[in-house]
Amino acid sequence: MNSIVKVKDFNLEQTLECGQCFRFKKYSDNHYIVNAKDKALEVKQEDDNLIFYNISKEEEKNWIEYFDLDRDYSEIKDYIISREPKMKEIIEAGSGIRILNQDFFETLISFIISQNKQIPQIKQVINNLAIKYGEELSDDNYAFPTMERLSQVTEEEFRESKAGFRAKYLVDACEKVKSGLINEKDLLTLSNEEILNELCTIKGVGVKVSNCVMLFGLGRKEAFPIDVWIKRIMEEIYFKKETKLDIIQKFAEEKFGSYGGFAQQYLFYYSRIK
DNA sequence: CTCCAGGTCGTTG
DNA sequence: CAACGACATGGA
Repeated sequence: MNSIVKVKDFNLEQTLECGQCFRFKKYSDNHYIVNAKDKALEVKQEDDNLIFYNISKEEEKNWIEYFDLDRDYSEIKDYIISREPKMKEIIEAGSGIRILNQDFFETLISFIISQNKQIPQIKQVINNLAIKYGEELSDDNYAFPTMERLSQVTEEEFRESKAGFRAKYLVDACEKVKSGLINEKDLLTLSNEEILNELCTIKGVGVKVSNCVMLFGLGRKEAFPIDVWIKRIMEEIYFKKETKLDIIQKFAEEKFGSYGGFAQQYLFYYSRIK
């Protein structure tokens, strides 16, 4: 059964293509297969209607949560612009972006892979893993592998999936999650700074990857990951010169506060399309 | 051929 | 503690 949801402040293409997730296929404009929650969901947007194909009423709830559709983004945008008028143009460019509520383990693995790679190649490696170790959901669509399965994958095998030098990092991440040393439930009880410290104990996980995991996989919408794009655009708009990461981080914290993650994603999208 | 990519690590000064 | 090269792989 199909489900139609009224949306505003939402654009499917912007939300999927803004670099926060890697597992989707495009059919045509605003018509996609989204691979998440062990499902391959066909979804299409027509104006302010978002259509989920072949799902139950129960599943509809989960997808609304996944796409963060219950949150009032008008208020978020107004707040950010009131704090920083320069953000108006940037937000308008990606005004339909929403921050997806993604799986913790999947974001951890995905953003370890993301380092020093371009987005199409990140997608490729993740897809290699899904094909090899994930459950087949439908024709040519594979679920993200379970933590149990990935824990059995060797460094050599990760290299065969083209993870390159990140292979040993992936082994370490899986090992720490499998053993319970890194545990989503426990992390959720911690402060952002404490989560950062915990995640950084994983080899190949630094400040940037940790912040991505916090923002996309642990619901910490105030996290503000700073990558080369964010650094560049922040320097261009606010600093007019080379600026150290901790200075930018502090600035973002003071300006955007609990809305840091949203601001970050508008900035990221803007800096990539212009 | 060279250079670089949603970074992080290990080594130098 | 700041700076810098290494790291796999693939595309420009």
